[in-house]
Amino acid sequence: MNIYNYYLKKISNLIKDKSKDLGLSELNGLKNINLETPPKNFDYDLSSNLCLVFGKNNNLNPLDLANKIKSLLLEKITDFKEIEVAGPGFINIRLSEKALISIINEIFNNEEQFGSKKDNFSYNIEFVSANPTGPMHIGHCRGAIFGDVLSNLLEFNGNKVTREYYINDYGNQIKNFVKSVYLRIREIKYKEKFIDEKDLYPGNYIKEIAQKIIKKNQSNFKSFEKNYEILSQESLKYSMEMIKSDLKKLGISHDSFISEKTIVNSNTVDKAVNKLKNNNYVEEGYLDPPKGEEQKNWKKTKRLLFKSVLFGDDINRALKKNDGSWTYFANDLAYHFDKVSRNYDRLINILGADHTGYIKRIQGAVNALSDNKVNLECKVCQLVKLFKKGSPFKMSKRSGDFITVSDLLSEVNKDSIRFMMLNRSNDVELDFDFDKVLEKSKENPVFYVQYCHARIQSILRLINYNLNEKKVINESKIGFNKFEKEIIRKLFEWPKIIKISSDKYEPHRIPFYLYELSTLFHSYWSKGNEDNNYKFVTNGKIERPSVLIIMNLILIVLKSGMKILNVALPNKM
RNA sequence: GCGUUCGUAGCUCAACUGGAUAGAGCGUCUGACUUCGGAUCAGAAGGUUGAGGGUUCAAAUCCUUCCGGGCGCACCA
Repeated sequence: MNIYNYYLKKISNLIKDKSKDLGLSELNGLKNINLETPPKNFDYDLSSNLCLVFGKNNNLNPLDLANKIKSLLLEKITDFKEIEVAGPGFINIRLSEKALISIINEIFNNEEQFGSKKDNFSYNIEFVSANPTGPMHIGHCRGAIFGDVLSNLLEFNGNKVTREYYINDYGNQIKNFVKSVYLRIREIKYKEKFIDEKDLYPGNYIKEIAQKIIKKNQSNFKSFEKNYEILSQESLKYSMEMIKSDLKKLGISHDSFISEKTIVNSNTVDKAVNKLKNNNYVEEGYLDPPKGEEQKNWKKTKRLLFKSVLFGDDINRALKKNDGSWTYFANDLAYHFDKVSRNYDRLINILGADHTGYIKRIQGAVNALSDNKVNLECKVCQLVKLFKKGSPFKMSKRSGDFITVSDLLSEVNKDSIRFMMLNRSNDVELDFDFDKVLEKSKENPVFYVQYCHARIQSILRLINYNLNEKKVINESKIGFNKFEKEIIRKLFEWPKIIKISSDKYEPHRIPFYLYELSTLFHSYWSKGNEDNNYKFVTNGKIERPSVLIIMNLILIVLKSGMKILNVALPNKM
């Protein structure tokens, strides 16, 4: 239950009913009024700007209006126990304990569902989509976790999510990759020296793939061309196995793998381009040479272009290469045509920072291909910088000249990686500090949140508490103290955090929130060290019911939160 | 040059998407363990939110002009 929405609705309806009495003729501002938790220093549960908004719209003094509304609310909404008018015209509301208890009981009833928006949309989220030419590197890792947690979050809200991986198994990079494998095979079989040309892949993993292929196949591998089909099939297979295995270790598994090659071979490109042609989104035209660096090989030729300018792109984009074959973009466009045809409610792509410039054309393409019915949302994950002992760090180059996910996983566990990768907004660069992530202290947010959970579990063990018992408050009066009230207010915000995170596709708010919640608990707990009245356990028992209530509530939220993040929540540490 | 994104305390970042006295962690300084997990907690200091202008009752947040950093600017993928 989102109490802000709940009470906001009550208040709005009341104001609509009583607008004449209040002297309000202009109710347009209704959508601008909000209800939220007041700033820290105010000992109230709710706060609203409504008098400021309506005061302005109706040319009334907000303070006068606030006083009128105050009496109205107190009279009509029994859940409101006290109201103060503060600052320029905010109203702060304190809920009755009865109301608090009934909200809490509702949370206990909902348990893991507490906070869920109970939506019912179908999503397709494309993420990772790393080229199958080698193992995953650190850059992919952030987007992978982001996409996975966003998926979990949307599922938590009742949606159906397809996690999709687009395999770029077509084109020159793949040819070079397969050629690299071939040359390594020749190296192993015939002691031919592997010449490290610019477009080839030298990494050790290529040797491993070569070994596997040799073992499995009788061919003498004399001819590259004759063996190409089997080579490419096998190389791609091993490459994807590597990637899938890395993803699995990170706790990620995709529901759907779509191959570029299959898209190309199925004529989808022609279909998609025809669709664009019919709607006049395509033209034959010329492109200017690219700005920035000097281009030596630039030839001005007439080419088939997608009019992405119509969708806000800088220039129109080529669909065909000079040799008449389709561009990567044309294939991708076809892939998105396929996506559109699968009728999802919403499409999301998670991209790396280096693909920012690509967004407008592909969004334009989706608009054009869906007759402007489908929007593609693109979320960009900025770079990850690795640090060790405070300075930038380059990891082993065992697998090529990049830092791989397996390297990372050999030093840091999956839970820490996941939490840390999300502990920052996706559009900000992220410093990933090895020392911090391995530390068992407050500096390591994963640990801090896990510790909060372990501590609660430990207390419950101490009193032999039965966690499976149905929780419900039967008392009509509990008498929450100020620490507990603060925690309860924080807990009430959980549905709101979920809402914002999922509406804006910003899952990083969840780790932040969990950390803050943990802080409140640790703080409350420690109060018992200086003041016996605040001790949780006396003589092996918890005597204040409020303490048990708080701990159970925190457990509910920690569990759903960490489940969304897919990070472990140990009972003991 | 164009596009995009970011700029908040000494450092790393939040700020409920326009609200009240801009908050955390680290670092610095001071304090708290004979009993519930001190792997923690309490307190202090630290800010012209890069700069200027504008919109608004209200701006870190929106608009605008600069300044600075990242990323991108192929017929690659």
